[in-house]
Amino acid sequence: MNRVTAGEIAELAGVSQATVSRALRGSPLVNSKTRERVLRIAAERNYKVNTSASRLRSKQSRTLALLVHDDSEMGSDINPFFLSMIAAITKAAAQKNYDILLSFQQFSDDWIAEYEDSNKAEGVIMLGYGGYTDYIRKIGMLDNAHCVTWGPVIDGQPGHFVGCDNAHGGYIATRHLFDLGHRQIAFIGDVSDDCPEFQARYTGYRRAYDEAGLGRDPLLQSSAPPSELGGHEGAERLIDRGLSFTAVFCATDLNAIGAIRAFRNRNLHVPADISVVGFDDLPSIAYTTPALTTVRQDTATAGHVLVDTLLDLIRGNDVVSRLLPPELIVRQSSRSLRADEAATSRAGPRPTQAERLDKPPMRTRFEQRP
Amino acid sequence: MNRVTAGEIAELAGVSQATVSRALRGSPLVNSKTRERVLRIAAERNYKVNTSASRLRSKQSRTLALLVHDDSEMGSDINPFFLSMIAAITKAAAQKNYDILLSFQQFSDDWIAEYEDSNKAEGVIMLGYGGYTDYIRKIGMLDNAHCVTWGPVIDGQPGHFVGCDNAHGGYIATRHLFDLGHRQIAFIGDVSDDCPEFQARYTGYRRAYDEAGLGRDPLLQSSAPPSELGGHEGAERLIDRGLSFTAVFCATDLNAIGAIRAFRNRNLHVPADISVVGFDDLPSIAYTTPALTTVRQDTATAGHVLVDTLLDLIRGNDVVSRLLPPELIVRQSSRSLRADEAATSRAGPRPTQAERLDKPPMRTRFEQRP
DNA sequence: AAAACCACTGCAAACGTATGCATTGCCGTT
DNA sequence: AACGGCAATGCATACGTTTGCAGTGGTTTT
Repeated sequence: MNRVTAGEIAELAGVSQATVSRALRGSPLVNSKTRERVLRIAAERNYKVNTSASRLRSKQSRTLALLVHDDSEMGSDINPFFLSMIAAITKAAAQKNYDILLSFQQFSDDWIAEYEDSNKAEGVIMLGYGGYTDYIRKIGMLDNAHCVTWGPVIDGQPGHFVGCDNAHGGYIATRHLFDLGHRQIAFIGDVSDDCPEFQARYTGYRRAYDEAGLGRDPLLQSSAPPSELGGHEGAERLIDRGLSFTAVFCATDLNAIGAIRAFRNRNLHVPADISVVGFDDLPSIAYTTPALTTVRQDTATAGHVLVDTLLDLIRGNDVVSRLLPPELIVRQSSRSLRADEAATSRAGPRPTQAERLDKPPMRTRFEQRP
Repeated sequence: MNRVTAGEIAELAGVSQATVSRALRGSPLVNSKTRERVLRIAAERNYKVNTSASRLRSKQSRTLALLVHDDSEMGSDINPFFLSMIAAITKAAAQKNYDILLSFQQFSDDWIAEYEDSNKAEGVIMLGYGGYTDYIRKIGMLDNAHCVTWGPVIDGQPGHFVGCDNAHGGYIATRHLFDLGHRQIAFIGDVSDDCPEFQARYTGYRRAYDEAGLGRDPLLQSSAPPSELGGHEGAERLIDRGLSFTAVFCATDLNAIGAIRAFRNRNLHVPADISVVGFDDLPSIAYTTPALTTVRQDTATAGHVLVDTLLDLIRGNDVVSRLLPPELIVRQSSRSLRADEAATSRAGPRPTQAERLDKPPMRTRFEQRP
C-alpha cells in the first residue's frame, strides 16, 4: 500500500497537488522546470500514482480483460496454442500502457457486465475455439459492448472479430500437397456449424482442389472433433473406406498427431506412405516424429491487431473485422510424391525409420555407410 | 461504464446508500428482508459495484499480479509448461474472489512497487525458470513485500517460494530406471548455480544411485542448457565419451526430446537401446514418438498453494516455503532392460517400429499374426 | 498607461464507495 | 415509569486523484 500521496510530493516541491498530478500526466500546462522538479522528488520518494483513485476520478481503468474459453471441469488441458496468443496480447497491451486482467471460464452471459460495468476493464478480448453458435447470437445483442473475439471472421456477422484467414490457410496447405505431386488428398476436421474456423479451412481445401481442376471424392472428407482422438478416429474411418489417398490435410495439429498415430498402427508411414499437413503450429509440434508440416498463425501480429481493434472500439472509432495471413511451415511430415516413388519401390528394402524421418544430419548418415 | 450507482439503488429501495453497500457486502448488520429487497432491485437494474471506488475506499484491490518471466526479445517461445500453471493460478485466485493481472516481462527491480504501491494488486506471483541468482538477492532486500515465487525451495533462503520437490522428482525418475533393471544411467541437465531446480533434480539422481549402492561414473553427467538443442548436444557428448549406459534421466522434457533425436541419429533407438525419462510433462509430450516417460508437477495444486501462500502473506500470517510432491508418469520411452534382452538378441530380427512404439492395440497386433 | 494576452498555478469540486458513529424504535428488565 | 440493551438504519466523512475554473504576475499590444 502506498503511503506517500501526491499531496506530500506537492508540499515537498512547493507546489499544489493539482500541479503534481499535471506534471505526472505530462500536461503541457506545467512549466518544464517545475515538472522536472516534481518528477525528481516523486522518484526520490518512490511515489506511485494510486490507480484506484485515478480510475475513479478519470473513469478509465486502462485495463483490458482477456477471457480464455475453458470448458474443462478441471483436468483437460487448454489448447497450448493459446499460450503464445495470451503472451502476444499481453505484450501488445503493455505497449499501449494497458494492463491485462486474465480469466479462464466458459463463455457466459455476464462477462461484459462483470468487467465493464464494474470499471474493472474498458473492454474484453475473447479467446477460444468452437462453441460459437450460441455465443455469436448473444454477442449480437451486445453490439455496443467493447468486445473483440478471436475466431471465425464471417461477412455480415454481428460483433467484432479478428481471426486468421483460415480459408487461405487451408488453401496453401492443400496447394502445398498438390505441388508435391499428390492427387488424392484427404481432409480430416470438424466441419460442424459450431466451428466456422474449421469449415473455412475445409473451404480452402476445396478451393485448391477446384483450382487444380481435379475431381474430388467427397468421401475423402472425414469429420472429426478437434482433438488427438478425433484425428485418430477420423483417419481410421478414411482407411476403412478403402479409398486410395497419398496425403491428408488436417484442420488441427492435434488431429494430425492422432492421424499419424492411426496410420502407423495400420503400418502406413508418414511421410513415406502418406504426407500429412496440420494447422496451428503448436509449440512442441516441431519435436514430434516426424516433425509436422503445418500452417502457422502469427500470434504476435494477432495480439497487436486484437488490442488495436479493441482500443479503436473503446475510443468510438469505426472498426472492421480483420483477417490475418497464415504461413505454411514445411517440415518432415510432407514429402514429394515423385521423389518417394524414385527412392523406394514397394518390394525393395525400405529405408529404416531413422533414415526416413530425420532431417538434420542426412549427409552424415550416408557417410557412415561403407 | 456503469451509470447506475449505489445511491440510485438506495433511492429505489427506500434505504440509504450505506445500507445498500452493507447489503451487497453481506454485512450482518442489515435486516434479511431489507437485504433481499436491495439485492433484487440491484439485480433488476443490473447494478455492479464500481471497483475503483470500492478499492479506493477500502484500500484493497482484491487483485493479484502474475508475472511470467520472459527474456525473449520477441520470437522465442515461453515454456509451454507455464500455460497450465497460469491457468491453475488464475482459477485458484478466482475461487478466492481475486482477479489476476497478467504480465510477461523480465524480472526487474520495479515490479513490486509497480503493482503494490499503485494499489493495482495486493501481491505478486512470479513464474519463471532459472536466472534466479540475481533475483533472489534482490528479493532478499524486499522481505516485507507480498511476493511468492514458483521455483527452487532452498533452506534458509530469503523470500517466499513454492516449488516442486525437484530432488524427490529426480529420485523417483532414477529409481524407476533402476527398477527396470538399468545400472548405467546417465544424467543430462543444467547443473549450473543459476538453476537450482535442476541441481536438485541432479541431487535426487545421485541419491537414487547411492541408495542402490552402486558406483556412479561422474562422466555419466552431461551438463546442458534446458532446451531441445541442449539435450541434443548433451547426448552427443555422452556418446562421444565412449561410456556404456542403457538409460538417461533428463532434467527437462525439452532435453529429453533433443537427446532422443541425437540417439536416433547415432542409430540408437529409444526405448529399445536406451530408456529415457524426462521432467515437466509438457502438454504435448504424450504425442512424441516414443511417448515420453516423465515427472509431472501437479499444476492444479501448485496454483492453489501459490495463491493461498500469497494470501497468507498479505493477511500477515506466518508463511513457510512449500514443496509439492511430483508424480512419475510412465510412458513408452522407458522399458525394462530384462524384457528387452529376452525379446531381442542383438543379432536376431528386431521388432518393427510399430511393434516397439505403439501402446494401445498391443494385443490386437499379435492376434493379426497367423 | 491601460488593456489584452499569455503561461502558469492554485482552488475546490467531484468520482462512488465503505465505515465509524450517532440515531431511532422496540423490547424486556427493574 | 424509567432505563438499558439490541437490531437496524442513516449521516457524514474520507479514500487520492483529475480537471474546470479562477486567479496571478508578467509581457505585449493598443
